Amino acid sequence: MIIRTIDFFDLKQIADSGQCFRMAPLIGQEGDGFRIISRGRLLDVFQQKRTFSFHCSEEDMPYWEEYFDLKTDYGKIAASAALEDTYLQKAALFGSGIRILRQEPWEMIITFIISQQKTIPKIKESVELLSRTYGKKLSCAGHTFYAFPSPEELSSASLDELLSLKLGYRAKYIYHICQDAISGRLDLHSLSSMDYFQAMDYLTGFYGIGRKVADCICLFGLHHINAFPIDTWIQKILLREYYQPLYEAIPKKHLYQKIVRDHFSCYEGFAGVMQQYIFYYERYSSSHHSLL
DNA sequence: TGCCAGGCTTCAC
DNA sequence: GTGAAGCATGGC
Repeated sequence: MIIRTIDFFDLKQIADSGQCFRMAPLIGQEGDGFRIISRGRLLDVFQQKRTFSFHCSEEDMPYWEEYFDLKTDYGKIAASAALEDTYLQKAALFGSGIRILRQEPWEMIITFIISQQKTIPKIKESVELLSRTYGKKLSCAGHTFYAFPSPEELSSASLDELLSLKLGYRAKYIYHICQDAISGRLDLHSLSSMDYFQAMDYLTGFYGIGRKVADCICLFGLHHINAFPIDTWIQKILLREYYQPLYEAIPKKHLYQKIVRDHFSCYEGFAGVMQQYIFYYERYSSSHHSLL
């Protein structure tokens, strides 16, 4: 077990920020604990204020430091919220323990294709079911768990099998992109070497991936933290907090991107972190108690 | 029952 | 190019 003191790092905030669907709370332990599955690894980690206990070996620790992006100064990012933007100030303070995880691109592609028109609890269910059905069964320190299925493993699923997993109209998207991954039309290796704009062009060329899903893949899977996904929650925030009469003339299709340009381009290079702050703050505020 | 959910594709105009 | 309809499934 490895003990570390880390600032601007809060497991529960990250778990509730909607970027990761394989963080499960561990009950009956001291502090906030979570079990995390990533790239075929399992980690139990506990938090008491600024103190963290990572249940892993020394040689595995660099992987998790990278995964949690612990070398980036999120205090500096949270403090960079514009003074006149009182809403963002509140959101950044409230969610200052959020970090942008470095998750596997393939897992993010499938996960965020699934995410469309689903609630976060239902996304978690689908990801877990896909992993149990097609992923490798592994064990670590006496715990068995299922890795997220590789392109090869997931491509063994027929369209009918995917439909039986309650994926609805997303099943054909997943089936299609698995075939693309096997054929080489989707090249995950070259995707990882693209910059943000190249990756957006590339990803939106695939069936079932639009702008919002591509932005989520860029932000959470490729660590292009300038990406600013605009979903229904963000749209609601933008209209309520940042709308100006001059926007009346903007076509609806480009309205939200325009508002983001006007109010968030000053955070060039890390706007996606600001996006996470307001997303988390909005969802927490609207639930008042627990995040579903 | 009707509406919405971390949207996307298709199809009129 | 823009906007609306249709899409699966489940929860409130």
